[in-house]
Amino acid sequence: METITAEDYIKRIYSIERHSNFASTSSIAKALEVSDASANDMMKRLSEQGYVKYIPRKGVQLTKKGKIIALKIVRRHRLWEMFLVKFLGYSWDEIHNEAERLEHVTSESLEARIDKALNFPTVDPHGDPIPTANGELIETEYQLLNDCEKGSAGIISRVSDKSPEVLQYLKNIGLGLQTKLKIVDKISFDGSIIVKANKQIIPLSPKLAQCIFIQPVTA
Amino acid sequence: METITAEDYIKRIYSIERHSNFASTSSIAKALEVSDASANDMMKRLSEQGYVKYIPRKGVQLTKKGKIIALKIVRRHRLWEMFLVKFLGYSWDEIHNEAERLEHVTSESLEARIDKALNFPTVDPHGDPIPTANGELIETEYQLLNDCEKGSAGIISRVSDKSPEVLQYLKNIGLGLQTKLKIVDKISFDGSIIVKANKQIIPLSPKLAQCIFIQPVTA
DNA sequence: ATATAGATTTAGACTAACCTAAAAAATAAT
DNA sequence: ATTATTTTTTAGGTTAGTCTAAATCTATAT
Repeated sequence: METITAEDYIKRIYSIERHSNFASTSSIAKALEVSDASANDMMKRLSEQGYVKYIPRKGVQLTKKGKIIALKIVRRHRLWEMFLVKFLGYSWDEIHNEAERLEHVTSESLEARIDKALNFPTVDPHGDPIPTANGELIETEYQLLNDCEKGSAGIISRVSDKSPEVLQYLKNIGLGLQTKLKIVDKISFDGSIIVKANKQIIPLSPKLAQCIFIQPVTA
Repeated sequence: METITAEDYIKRIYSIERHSNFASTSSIAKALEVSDASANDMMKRLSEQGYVKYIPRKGVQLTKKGKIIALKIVRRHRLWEMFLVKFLGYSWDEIHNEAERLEHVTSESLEARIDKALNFPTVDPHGDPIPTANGELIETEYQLLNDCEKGSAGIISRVSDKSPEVLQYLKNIGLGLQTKLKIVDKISFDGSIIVKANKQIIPLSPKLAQCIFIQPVTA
């Protein structure tokens, strides 16, 4: 049985591994805001318990056992996020921290009931895919808004959930999942992107546009 | 800030105190299934932190600060129980353990939203009163089924949530909150109580009847 | 090739939980 | 009143998690 802390480590290792193959001690430490020494300690513990393969001075990789836990936690996190939005009226910028705690106290039974109550959703309120009950995760590769061409159109299909401020700002300017938009201009000198959505012209900084993923449409 | 463990201790002390003034080390240890030594340790810690008044060789009493925490946790527990029943289709015998974990990871905001979604309930699915947001608890004193007189009638208004088996059994024989019943007989030699409910004659052992609380009605 | 910077690991300590076994105090029984 | 029993406390240990500071290893740059 995993402790809450161990679950958090495993989850972070999973997300680091997705773009860097090995998760280094320091990257884990930084992500979890603990000292390198603490992260190193935990790597030994997780390795003993078979959740990670630990290669000293290199980093760790999740084992099959570790990956199952990671996906379970991610699934519960995203199901909770969806649930908080659909059943309790939360908005997408307020749910991350709540889900961060709830994910660790969710039984199989509760997970299944939430899933059913939501009619088996495939994505969370930020458009992130929800792993299935048997640990499959289907990632759709969307286009970064920055990479969309002038004149093209698309639908907002995923938004980075890294920063609540970004989510709150997008909410305020009326951009959400499924919002249809058209790239009316791209300012070359600063990278800004001007879009048209909800019949409004909205300028977006490159940093903001980097948080938005688009499903292209022809129209 | 309280740890989950400390919250559990505080909650148990609260419930012990309600019928015994002082909570002894051993009663706490037994309730939480830990050794006397562990409970004793925790009493010192909770006392240092101002949650209890610790009188060596006597026991502990919650301070005002401790009582506030206890009622907060009880409130969250009972709100969750209600929520699990109303929104996720759980039955009253399946909710205790889920709520036992959820109660510790519930923010003020989440608590308030659940409360609102349930339209501010005053009792949980077992008929136990839900403390208000500012820590008031209104206990209604019902009559124990065992103490009801032959021929009298009443409504099941509260059921002990101590044992899931009892709750499950009652559910199976069709007895629930708000079920109206009439005491048709009381068997003196073994203390059994024969009731009529839902047009059926149902015999109840004294031990079972002890779990049922009645609001008398004249009819 | 060696010095230096950067990352990683070890050493040693702390806290909150828990435990067992022994000691001390309070209560009950003769 | 003295013994026996029960309850409470202390003493000493364990584990999971955290930390700082020091040591070690790796890689880069001159």
